[in-house]
Amino acid sequence: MLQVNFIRQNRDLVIERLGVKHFKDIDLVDTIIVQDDLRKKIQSSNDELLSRRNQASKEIGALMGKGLKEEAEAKKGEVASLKNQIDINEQDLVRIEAELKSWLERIPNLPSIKVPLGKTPEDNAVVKEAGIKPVLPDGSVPHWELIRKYDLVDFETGVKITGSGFPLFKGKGAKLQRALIQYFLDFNIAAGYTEYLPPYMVNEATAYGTGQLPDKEGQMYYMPADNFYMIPTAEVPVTNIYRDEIVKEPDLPIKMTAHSPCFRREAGSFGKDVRGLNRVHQFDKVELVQLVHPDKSYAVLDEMVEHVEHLVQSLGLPYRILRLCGGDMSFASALTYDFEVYSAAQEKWLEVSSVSNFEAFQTNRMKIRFKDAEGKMQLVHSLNGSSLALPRIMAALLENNQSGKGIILPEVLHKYFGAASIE
RNA sequence: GGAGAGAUGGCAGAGCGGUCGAAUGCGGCGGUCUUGAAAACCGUUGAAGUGCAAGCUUCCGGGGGUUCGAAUCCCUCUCUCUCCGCCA
Repeated sequence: MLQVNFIRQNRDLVIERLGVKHFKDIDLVDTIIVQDDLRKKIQSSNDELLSRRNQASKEIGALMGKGLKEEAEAKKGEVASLKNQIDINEQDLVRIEAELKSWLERIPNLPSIKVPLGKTPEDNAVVKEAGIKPVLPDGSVPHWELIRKYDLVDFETGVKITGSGFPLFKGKGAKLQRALIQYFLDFNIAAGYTEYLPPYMVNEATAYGTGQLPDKEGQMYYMPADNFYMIPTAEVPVTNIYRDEIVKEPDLPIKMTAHSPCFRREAGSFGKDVRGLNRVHQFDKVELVQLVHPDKSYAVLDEMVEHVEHLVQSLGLPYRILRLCGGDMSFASALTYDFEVYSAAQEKWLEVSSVSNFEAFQTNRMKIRFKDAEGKMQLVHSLNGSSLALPRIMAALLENNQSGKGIILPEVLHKYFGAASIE
């Protein structure tokens, strides 16, 4: 959520930047400013009345103390008439503030100046492409066939137990998942991130904090009996660890990592894109979250991109890094880099990570602040990134490394997997 | 699931319906002392809105009520803790 004062002071810039995100309801910006003016006006006139009421009440107390009953009664009448106006003002204020908030919540974060113009994924800027696309041997097949061949995932039984999109990992498939999780976590911990293992269900306030609510509740699984949501990513519980907290400036940056399953309803996707592990309702992911000083967030974004890049490189997968265009970015992000790995048998790029700077958009909702050197309260900036999403990494590893002698695993996984290949 | 207790500032913990944004302790910050540190002592130390500022207003888990006036009384919701039951 943007701050009203920021919108007020930067009206033209806000409108221009929202255009980059193809935000339709531009009039909302001025509506918000007008509403905030109204809020201030009523607020200050009401404060005036409250002040008079408080004063009169004190006087009544004093009169009563002296036993001057009649004068006290006269004062009471005075207060009663103030009260009427106060009641009206307060009802107005409640309404006005609620409207203001709901409008503010509809304004997406402003895209950074580095965001490319454009509407669709085709407009994303490829900032880097690296690694060598493997030349696959004859008879190479996509990962869903390799999965069957080596008995790594039992999709049919997943359907039987739960439904489509809930893969049942099995044998070496399950072990490879575990190996990847371990490896990713260790890699992140070595870079100074603190490991967390968060709850997989969150309450409303938490889902609101990272921007899943309101509006995106349809993307999450919901447990009505307890009013909990299944997390779509560890970002949600982990970023909320510091909700409503004032952190100490020297404690920044706060670097956190967590593995969790992720649950996504992803309504309405069918067809070849959802074959195998490309798109599922439940998958595992290791996530990075940082809370940083506002002056540092773009340097930290670069650092996180580099960190994820090293991780992808260490797996020997061909990859590319995209800077998302205004139309393809998420609501809350100011700048996002996506990582895609090339899955050679499908001949497709698969998104395996998304690294974003949210600036103060999330922390304004969550009120995560610090007191700066001058003693002024400031919002910290939040960032997050995947490192990495598991099923698609597995798909690419299987497809790219298939050979007559089985799936040859990258070196870094050997000690975690306990073998150099899947045969 | 049953029974009880509680929710106050960074933490701990007081708080007759008015003088309470809130005692006290710890912690934090500044200072005195010291070669330096510790100890001791002195001072200071919540957030939000509004305003150039002085100031004014709001906030003692959330919501509602009583009252001229509520941290304090009433209702309600949520959460936490303790005991019992059940359970990985």
